[in-house]
Amino acid sequence: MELYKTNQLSIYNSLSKDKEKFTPIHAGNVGMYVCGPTVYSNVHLGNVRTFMSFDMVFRYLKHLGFKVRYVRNITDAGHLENDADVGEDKISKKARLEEIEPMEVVQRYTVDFHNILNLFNFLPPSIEPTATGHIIEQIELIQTIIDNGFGYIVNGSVYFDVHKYNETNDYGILSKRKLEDLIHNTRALDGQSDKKNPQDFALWKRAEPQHIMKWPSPWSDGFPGWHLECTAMSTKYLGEQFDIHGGGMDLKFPHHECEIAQNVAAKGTAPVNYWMHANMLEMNGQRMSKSTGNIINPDQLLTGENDKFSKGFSPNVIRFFMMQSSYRSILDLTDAGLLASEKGFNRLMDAVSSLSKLEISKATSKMASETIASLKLKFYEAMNDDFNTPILIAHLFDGVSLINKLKAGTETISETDLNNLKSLLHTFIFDILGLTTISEVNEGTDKLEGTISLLIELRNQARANKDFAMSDKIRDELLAFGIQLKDGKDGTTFSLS
RNA sequence: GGCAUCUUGGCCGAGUGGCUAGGCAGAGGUCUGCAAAACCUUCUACAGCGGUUCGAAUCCGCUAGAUGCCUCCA
Repeated sequence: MELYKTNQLSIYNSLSKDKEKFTPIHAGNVGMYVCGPTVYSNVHLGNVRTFMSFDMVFRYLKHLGFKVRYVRNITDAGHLENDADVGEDKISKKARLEEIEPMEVVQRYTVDFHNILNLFNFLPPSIEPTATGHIIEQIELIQTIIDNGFGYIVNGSVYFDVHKYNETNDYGILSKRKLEDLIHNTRALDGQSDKKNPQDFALWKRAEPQHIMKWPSPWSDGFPGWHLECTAMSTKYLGEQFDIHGGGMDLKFPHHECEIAQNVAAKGTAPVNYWMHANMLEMNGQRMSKSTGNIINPDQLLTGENDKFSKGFSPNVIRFFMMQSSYRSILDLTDAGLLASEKGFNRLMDAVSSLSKLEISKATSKMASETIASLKLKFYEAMNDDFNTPILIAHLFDGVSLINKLKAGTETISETDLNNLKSLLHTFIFDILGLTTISEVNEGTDKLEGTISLLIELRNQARANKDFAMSDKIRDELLAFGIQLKDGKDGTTFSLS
């Protein structure tokens, strides 16, 4: 039987601002759409956090036995640079700067995006559609909105009539804004705009002659407005109504608000049952964002080649760090935080890898068997409660504690129970959290291992002869190279730092 | 200026009315030739003030501070 039948998942719905029991529209199937990146520059770590949150959600939904169609778009038709009419396409601006074709920019940063996500062990989405591949769908959608009376044409551009829409619908239903407040707080610039009202947003923009990314349409040679692609693609692949729509918190308004309005205007229905918003990543107390320049690219953090962190951190450590906080909380990326996570992560992985070396007993001790049963319950309970990965991790460390007791021999475990424990931990650590076993040594492993084994042997001989000057010299100098010897009961092992 | 969200121990970070979160650091211990590593045990909380309640970190109000959105952003 599928796990979702016995596990009632709750999801915090931004729409109701409350946790709700999750029931998909079609039993056993889940449609999930997540707003992907605009590929005009390298993806930064804040982007990675959002997508990682939904990667975890995708993994858990699949684990529960749902058949999930996960759609994450690539925005390769540039958004407007700003809301003024003189806005410029982001992609084409970048292309002009670098003197390359727009699609070359798109290709470069799409590849970069995929490479980064692969480093962090992301599962690929079921469909990864591009905005430029769906121009026809977007044009059709605009026509429907115009036909339904919610779009108007000015100088070859098409705008969404927010005021008209709000007469019969609630513009602000998601972001809890009131149109009148928006009117009062709009920084009205000047009368240059073609728009009837500043709150209106573009569905189609006529391109200036020098604009290089443009397509023919009934209204002008131009390009689609920036909220439109998600509506067009989510409708195409998930239907007019689907289960989950995710994205960064910063997209809630106006982007997601506009998506709802477009869908209602075109199809008469609200598109999404559960809106999920992943919170922002800060770095040293300030939000990571392209516009403020407070950003770090993943490879800079991985290699340690930056002026903000004391060393490089592995993708697993970064993933573990992110999973230690709730996807709905602001997370502050700091050196101290990463160092703490690194130690915790290593402790967890040491315990897991020692599972295969545990001694098997005939019977499982009472304490061990009770712990295993309660761990399983608590793992699911945590994840069923709006994907509470920090609580899950807290309970994983209860598992670590059990493993250490088994290792020490204070508790015993049977082969069957050991296999159960192993598979339980593997499921949650690797399949659901998406962590991987770290291979600390890669190339030249055999040679290095052989060399160190020899040194360990020499050191142990020296120790046996009470030549501590020599044994300490070997130990200390290896440490200086970043090779740490660890004396345990069953001999000496080493790790690379 | 408007609208939201947040403020937990040395640091990070869960938790929504009574029951130990967890990680890191610190302290004590086991192990060790000494260490390191590992493991065991363990201390320090709920921004301030007022209210509701038998009982509040958790609900309400006020004050202070932080952040986000209101313009492209995950």
